[in-house]
Amino acid sequence: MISRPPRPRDRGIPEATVARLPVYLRALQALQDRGTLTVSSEALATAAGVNSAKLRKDLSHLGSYGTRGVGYEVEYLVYQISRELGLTQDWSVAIVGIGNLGRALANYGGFGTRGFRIAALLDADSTMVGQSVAGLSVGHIDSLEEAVRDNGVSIGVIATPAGSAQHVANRFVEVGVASILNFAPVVLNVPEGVDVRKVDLSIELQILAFHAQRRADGDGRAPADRTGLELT
Amino acid sequence: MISRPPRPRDRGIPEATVARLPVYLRALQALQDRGTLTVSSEALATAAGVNSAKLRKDLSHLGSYGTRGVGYEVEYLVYQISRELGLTQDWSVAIVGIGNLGRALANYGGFGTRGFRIAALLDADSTMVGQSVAGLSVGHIDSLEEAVRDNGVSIGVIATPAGSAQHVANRFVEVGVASILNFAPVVLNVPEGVDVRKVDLSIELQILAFHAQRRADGDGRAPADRTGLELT
DNA sequence: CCCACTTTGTGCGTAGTTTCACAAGCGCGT
DNA sequence: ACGCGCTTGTGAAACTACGCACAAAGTGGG
Repeated sequence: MISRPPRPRDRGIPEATVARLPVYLRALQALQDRGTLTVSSEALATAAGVNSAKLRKDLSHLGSYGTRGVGYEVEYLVYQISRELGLTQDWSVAIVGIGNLGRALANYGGFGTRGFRIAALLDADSTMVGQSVAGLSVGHIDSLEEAVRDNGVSIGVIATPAGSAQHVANRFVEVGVASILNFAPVVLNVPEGVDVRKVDLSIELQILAFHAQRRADGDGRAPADRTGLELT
Repeated sequence: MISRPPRPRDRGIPEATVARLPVYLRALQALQDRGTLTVSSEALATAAGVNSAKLRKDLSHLGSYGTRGVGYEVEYLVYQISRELGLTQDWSVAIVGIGNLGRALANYGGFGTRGFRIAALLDADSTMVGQSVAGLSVGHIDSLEEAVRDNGVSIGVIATPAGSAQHVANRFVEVGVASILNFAPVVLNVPEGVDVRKVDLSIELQILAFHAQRRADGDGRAPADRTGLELT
């Protein structure tokens, strides 16, 4: 394992690129459904909402999968991106917290576009346990370890209230789940090597509000505020 | 109030900073609830999950609101960040698409932590119209313009299936809503000046899968795949 | 009043990301 | 076979973000 001469798959795909690959993949699958066989970086970039140079550089990190003068073969590129993202294998997902959001996630078909299988639903509320949601029976959080082991769960989704999220995260880590998607509005503390991604609805709204305010400030129509108190 | 010589509020707050301000704000509010009066950049950074130099640099973009040797006054900093984010005014939000996700959003209390008010729920499905969700009566999508005008809606949330999302976005833009939060798995096309943020559950899962696969590749336990076909 | 200690604000080197612009490669028509 | 036109892949420049490390500025004790 000295060198690695003809290996384009450098193992070092930039994070920013990784975050865009799923977008490209979706655009490609849409093209595939429409029967398109080949696509240029320009066309795909437009469909994905990025500029074509960025798209080409992103794809170049996976290898040289295009044909100059022609473009990319849709099916082949779908396969390559899927493989890079790890979607050629199946991932089992456990959702903890079967409130409104947890239920919405469980029922969200788009998940399993390919590669993801919701394997277990868990909640701490015993009145919830045993209910059927999205065709699965809700289990008690205490059976987490069992559920994870029996189903080979490797991705955990936290859809609990903020107060329980850290606790659930700890449980996930204990039973060996090293990928966590967190919907609770808290910063999770996890050991090195555990990967947490956060989806936070109110943060997104606040970012929108910031830009909206910017826009309004510049315009004539300023919105109510504008106190201007200085309190040095 | 002649010029503005000592105005640190440069108008040029980096996007990366803006995205973190809501996190700081939440950490500060937690401290405030606990009665803390003052906090150091080190402590706040830990609570927010970032490093302290980054925190200080972020805050320095808003102005010089700390005291050397002491730290930041919690209440004052809450106010400053809130103001910067535009949360000292109220924002009205309309949610379109009252499926599982839309309902979850409508019921999500955390939204209105401060500053956001859900003002209208709309759906295209006439069997949905008239139902009461989260204390609001669901209206028909055709009444969007009326709902926006009557409630001063300036932020639109799209929680429809992918197929309808672009259409809804167009309607929002037409009636003057220039901030859109999109949960549908599509790239929206909007005119210049309209701000779209995307929240995409399956993209997040795919990013997790990518890193999980990385981890597994390095480890002894390699997962199934590994075909190694080269097809030059 | 001065000194030791704490903590902010920031200059600066580094790393990562985006964009431009163009050479290299490929297909097709002649 | 050849050349024309199209499209990729990629150096290099420009921009953005990160984090160290330290001077500046404030507190409190003696």
